[in-house]
Amino acid sequence: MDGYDAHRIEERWQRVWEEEQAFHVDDPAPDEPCFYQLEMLPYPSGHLHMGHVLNYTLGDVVTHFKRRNGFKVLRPMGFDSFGLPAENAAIKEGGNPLEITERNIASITRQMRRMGWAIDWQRQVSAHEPTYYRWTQWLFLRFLEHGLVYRKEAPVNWCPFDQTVLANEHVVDGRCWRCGNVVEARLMAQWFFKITAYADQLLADLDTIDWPERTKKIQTAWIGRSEGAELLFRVPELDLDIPVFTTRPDTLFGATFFVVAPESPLVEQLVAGTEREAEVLAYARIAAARPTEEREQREKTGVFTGRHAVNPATGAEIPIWVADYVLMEYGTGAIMAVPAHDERDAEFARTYDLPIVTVVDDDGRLVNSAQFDGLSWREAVRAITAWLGEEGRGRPAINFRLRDWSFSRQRYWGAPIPVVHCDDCGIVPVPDDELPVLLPEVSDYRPKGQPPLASNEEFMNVPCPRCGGPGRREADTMDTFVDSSWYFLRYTDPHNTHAPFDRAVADAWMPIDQYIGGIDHAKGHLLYSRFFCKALNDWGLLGVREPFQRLFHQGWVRLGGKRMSKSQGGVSPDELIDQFGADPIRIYILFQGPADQDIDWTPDGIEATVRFLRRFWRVVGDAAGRTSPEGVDTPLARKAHETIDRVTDDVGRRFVFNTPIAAVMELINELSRSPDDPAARFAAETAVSLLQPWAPHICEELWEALGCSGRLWEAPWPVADPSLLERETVELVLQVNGKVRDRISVPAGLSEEELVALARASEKVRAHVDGAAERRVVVVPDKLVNIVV
RNA sequence: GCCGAAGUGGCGGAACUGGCAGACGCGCCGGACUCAAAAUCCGGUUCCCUUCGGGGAGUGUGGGUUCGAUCCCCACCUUCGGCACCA
Repeated sequence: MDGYDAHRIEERWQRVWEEEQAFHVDDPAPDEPCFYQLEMLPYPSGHLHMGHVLNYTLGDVVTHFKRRNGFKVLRPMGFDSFGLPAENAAIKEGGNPLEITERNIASITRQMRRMGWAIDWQRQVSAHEPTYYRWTQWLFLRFLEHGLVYRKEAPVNWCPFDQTVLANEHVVDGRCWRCGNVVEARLMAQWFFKITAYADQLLADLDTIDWPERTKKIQTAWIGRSEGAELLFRVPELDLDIPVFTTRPDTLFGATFFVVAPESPLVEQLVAGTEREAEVLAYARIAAARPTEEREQREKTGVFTGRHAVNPATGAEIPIWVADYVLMEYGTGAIMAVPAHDERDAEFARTYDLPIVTVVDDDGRLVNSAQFDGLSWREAVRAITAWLGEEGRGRPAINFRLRDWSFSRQRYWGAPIPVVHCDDCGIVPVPDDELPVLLPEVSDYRPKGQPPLASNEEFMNVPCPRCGGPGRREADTMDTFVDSSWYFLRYTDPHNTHAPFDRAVADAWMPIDQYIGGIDHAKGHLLYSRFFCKALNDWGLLGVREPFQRLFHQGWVRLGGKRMSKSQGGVSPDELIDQFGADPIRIYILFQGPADQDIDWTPDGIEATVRFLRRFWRVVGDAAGRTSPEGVDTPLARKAHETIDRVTDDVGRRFVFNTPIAAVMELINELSRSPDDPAARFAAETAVSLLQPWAPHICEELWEALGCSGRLWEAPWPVADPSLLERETVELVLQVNGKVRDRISVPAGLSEEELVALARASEKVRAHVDGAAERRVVVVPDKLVNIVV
C-alpha cells in the first residue's frame, strides 16, 4: 500500500460523490425519520475563512452522523448575496456587483467542494437571483397586507460611510456593524417591520426551544419586557391628559416633577403661545439632534416649560420640564420623575434644585403616601395602580424595549421594495403577478446619500397599479436580513415557481433540527427569522412557530489573538488544502478544543494532524490483510467497543467533537501496539468507520482498501456490544482520609464488605491508618473505598 | 454601572452525574534506526523534596459545605460577551 496521498484520494472521492449525487435528498415520505441540519449561510466574499471551515465542518460531522444513524438529512447551502457585505466586497474589488457576486459564489463554491462537505448542491439558492427575491418581495407584500410593514418618518441610525440607514440591531457601541464609523441620528421616512407586535411571543416562546442560555438571555434583554403601570397626568390649563409608563407606581406620591422628551410632539403643544416658547423649542431642537457620541457623557440638561401637571395621587401641581435624559422611543416619551427613588431623576433634581420627597423607607415600606403608608412597596405597586384605576387614571401596563425593525436601505444591491408611490392612491403594492420587480442595472451604484435607483428614470416611472396614473417606484432596497429571514424555508422547496415554498414540503422538514452559526447574530438574524416564522404560521403558510429547534454557536478562530473573519482575512483554507489536504484541516479545526470555544490558529497543529493521518493510514493498512472472527473478546476488541460507545455518546448526546478524535487516536495507538491481536482488523474497521464524519475522504479510501462492502458514507453507524463494555476487573482506588494511598485491581461487582476487606488488607493503606481507630468507611462500588480515621 | 460566561502543566485541552486531576495532541528531554539528516519507532515529561521506598503541594485568590470539591455555596481578582439614561 502506497503512502497517504491526501490530494489523490480527496479528488477521487469528491468526484464520486458528485457523480453519484451522494448527498442529494428527496422530500421525506410520511413517517420517514428525517433531520434538517443547517449552518448559517455565508456572505459571498471570494474566499472561505477559517471560521467558515469550523462552522461547516461541524455541520458536516452532524450530517454524516445522522445519515449513518438512519435519518434522511437535509443539508443545503446558499449565499447571502444581496446587501451591504456583498456590495461592499464588489466596491472594494471595483466592478459590477452582479458580476463580482457571481464570480465570488463560483469561487467559494469550488472551495466548499474541495473541503468535501456533504451538501445537497441541487438545492442551492442565492438571495440576489430573481427566482429567489421574487419571493422575498412576495413575502413583503403579505406582511404589508397584514399590517406588519409600514412606512414612517422616524429618527433612524444613519451610517455616513456606507450612506445608508441601519437597524438598531446593527449599531454596535454607536458604530456601524460593517464599517465601524460612528452612526448619526437622522429623521427620514423609512420602512419598518412591526416586529414589536410579536414581542410577547418572541419572549415567551424562548421556553419552547433548545438554545444556549446566553443566547436566550441576549434576546430576553433585547426584547426587554417591563411590567408596571400607565398613569395619566392632567394639565388643567390645556385640558390635556398625558400618559406615562412607570415600573414603580408605588412611588407616585414622590413624583415631584414631570419630564417630556425633546423629540416629543407634546413639547410644541405645551409651550405654544407662551413666553417660553422660543427658548424651549430652541432647546428641544438642539437636544434632539445631539450626536450619538455625546450620550456617553450623560450630563443631563433640561428646561422648564412653564406648565404644570397634576400628580394624580397628591393633587399637587408639579412642574413640567423638557430634558434630554428622557427617550422618545421608550414608553410614552414622558415620565413622572421621582428623585427620591430614581438615580437619574435625583441627578436632575440636584442640578435644577427640584424638590425631593422620600416615599419608601429603608425597610421597603411606604411613607408620606397617605392611606398607603406602611404597605410594602410590592403591595403598593398593586394597590396604587388599582386605586388609580377606579378613577380611570391608571391601569397595569407592560412595556417592551424592542423597537420595530427598520429594513429599508438607501443602497443599490438589494431586493427592490415592490410598491409604487402614487399622488392619488398613496403607497400601492405591486400586484403578485408582476413580481419580481427586477433590480435594474445602473451605471453608478455607489452610495451617495440618495438611493442609486432614484436616478434611474426608466425604473422609477411606472403607472400606478391601482389608478393607472403616473407613479414612482420605491427607490430603497431591502436589508439583507430580510433575505436571510426565510432562506431556510426556500431550501425545502427551492425550485417552486408558484410559491416561495409548498407548505406540506416545508412542514415535512421544519423546524430545523440543528442550526449552527455565530452568536453575533443573536439579536439580529436569529430574532428576525423567529418573527417571520410566527407571522407565516399565523397566516397559515407554515406549520411551525419556531424555525430553529436546537441552536449551537461555534467559537471564533483567532490568529495572534485576533478573530479571523470575513473582512479580516487571515489564513486561507484554500492554500491549506493545497498544502495539506482537506481531511487534515477538518480534523485540525475540530481537534483544537470544544467547538463552542474560541480557538487559536497555530501552524504546527495542522502538521500534527497530517502526522496522525499518515499513522492512521499505515496502522489501518497493516491490518487490512487480516481477518477478525465475529464477537472475539480481546483487550483490543474491548477497546474498539468502548471507542464506539464514547464517540457515539460524544456526538449524539453531548454534541462535542474534539474528544471523539482523541478516542480514535487512542484506539489507533492500541492497535499499533498490538498488531497481532485477533481483533486487529475489527479495530481498524471500527476506527475508519468512526472517524468518517471528520475525515470522509481518507476513511472512504481505507474502507475500500479493507475490502469492506458498500460505501462508508452509506454504512450504518457501528453499535457497541454491551457485553464487551462491561469490565471483568476494575481498578479500585483506596483512600485514607480522602487521600489516594493505593490502587488495586479487583473483580467487578464485589460487595461492599468484600471491598472494605480488600482495602484493609492493603499494605499502603495499613501504613497510613497506622493502628488508628476507623471513624467511618465510604464505599463507591467498583470504584473507591475511603477509610476515615 | 447592571446582567451573564469563563479561568486546569511550557501550550491547546481532558476529567460527562461530587469519587484516580492532567486523557489525546503540541512542545521539550532521552533512546533506537541512519555515514548523517529528515521521516519513523520506543521511553519520559504538573511542581517541590527524596536516603529512590516514597513524601508534600496543586485546577485564578480567600473562605465554606462534604468522608471526598476542577465540579456545589459565598466573597474577591482577571478575561471575554450582552445592555448602556429603557423610567
